[in-house]
Amino acid sequence: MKTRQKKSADASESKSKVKKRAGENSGPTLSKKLRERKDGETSKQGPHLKSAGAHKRGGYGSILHYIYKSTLGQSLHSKMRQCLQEPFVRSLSSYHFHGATSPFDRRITCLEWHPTHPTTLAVGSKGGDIYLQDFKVPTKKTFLQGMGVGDSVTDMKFNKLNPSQLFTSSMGGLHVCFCAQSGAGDFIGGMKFCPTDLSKVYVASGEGTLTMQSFEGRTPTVLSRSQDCGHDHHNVCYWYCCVDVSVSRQMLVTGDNVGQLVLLGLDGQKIFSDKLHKAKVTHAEFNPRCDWLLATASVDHTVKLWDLRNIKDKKSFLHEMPHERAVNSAYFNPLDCSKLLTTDQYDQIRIYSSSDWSKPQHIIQHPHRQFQHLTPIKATWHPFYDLIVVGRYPDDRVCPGDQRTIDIFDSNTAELVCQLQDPTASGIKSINKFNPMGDVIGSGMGVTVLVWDQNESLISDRHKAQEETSTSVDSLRGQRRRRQQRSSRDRRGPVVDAKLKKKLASLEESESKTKTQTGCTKQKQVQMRKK
DNA sequence: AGTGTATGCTCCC
DNA sequence: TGGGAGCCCTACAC
Repeated sequence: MKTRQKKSADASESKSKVKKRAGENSGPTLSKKLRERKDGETSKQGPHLKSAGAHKRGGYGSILHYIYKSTLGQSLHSKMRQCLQEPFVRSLSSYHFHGATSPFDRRITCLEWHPTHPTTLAVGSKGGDIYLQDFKVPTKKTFLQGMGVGDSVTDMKFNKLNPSQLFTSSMGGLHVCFCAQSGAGDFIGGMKFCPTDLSKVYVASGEGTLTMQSFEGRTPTVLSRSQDCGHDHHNVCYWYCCVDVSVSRQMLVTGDNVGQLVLLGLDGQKIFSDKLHKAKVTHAEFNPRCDWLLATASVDHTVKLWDLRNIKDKKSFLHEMPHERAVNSAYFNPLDCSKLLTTDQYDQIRIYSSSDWSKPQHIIQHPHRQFQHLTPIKATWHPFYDLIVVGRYPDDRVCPGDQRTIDIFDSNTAELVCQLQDPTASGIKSINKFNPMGDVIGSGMGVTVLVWDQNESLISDRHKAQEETSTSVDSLRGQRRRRQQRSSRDRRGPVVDAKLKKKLASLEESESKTKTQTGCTKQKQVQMRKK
């Protein structure tokens, strides 16, 4: 089979090959079923989709036409946007791996871009830690230590009073207290920036709390805490797995590991709580445009839509979307909030549209199966184009010969339009999100945060990258030492990919070498650079 | 290079 | 509806 060939192509896979593979995937592997569905939809969707197709030929030319029409007072934003999507997709082929940080000793479980600062992102880890960084300014970083503390050790809160201090000096110092309490999971299940105060985040934690934490050193506020179970080896049997905020509703949603959904006021006051799912609630999200509409995803193989004005019990859902497997996420598209993107735990990415919630508009076959020791893979939207990003976990049963790429699909056609890959970042990228500007992708790969964009940063910013990496490795060492003391089973070290380290080291040695690095990156850099 | 370890999910009783 | 055996098969430290 062609498998072999593809595997050997790995590092130096040429751009044409990438493109070809994109074609392959959207073609034969996606099966006739899909294409038939696509055709059906086109007619259903009418002019909207057709125009997207028509502009493929028009390309840039038609943009001027729409700008002109727009100046005449016609509202044509969506068409203009579609025109711009095509050049954007083309520009994606020149995206490459920009830099990496490994701030944690446990794998990354969630990633959130800062809503207004396009180069700042926050990541949460399996160990309960949160790290805020500006990838352009490596010195701008804040580390929030995972609580891992029970009620009795309230003193530990001082840790958070000065996060920057904590990051540099407290790593080796505060170890003792953590051991006893740190249960198996104080992991960050979900995280959301507080829309009214971007220095804060709402955090759902595996230790059973929903908190509001501050990057400016204020004491975290516990908004909700699950019951202490009093068992020997852990503190809680129930913990929150996700969060979302609605400013207009003045409400938070969270769901727990057994299917309970909780609605809270912003002050933590409980508004509603009931077991709405039969198993873990993996995701809960308010529709930003229609604030009474709530989507929940669950390990019970369903995604459900709820009307918050009329939510009573598990039977009061508006719509149920059964899936073949457990579901990791259900995201409304940020642009008009009329679509829902779901990712299951095996090989389906679905796109539902508000015009008919009863069946998906598209089912994209895509390997991303569940594995116990991997952060669940979730497909996410581009902030304003009809595109989605998702990490691939190759599976020969689904699609033989795959690489561990980051895939970008057109959500209207279900076509794979681009794949990102770099030999120095060889792991599975479970989490991938575009920043709010839509021009950078942040990824979580094991313990490492990766950033992908068009800048030649491993070259021009290599010192920064180097500094960033070594800084985090150092801090991680301190952290690791501390953790080793606190628990022998909770040891894990933060390390960037060995190849990446080597690469950074060699960059340090010789400046002149810069343009000849790694196949994939280089080949992508050859591509034109817009902007 | 080889081993150990890490709070997922499913299925069956 | 709860508990536990069995299985999914990565990424890290030592």
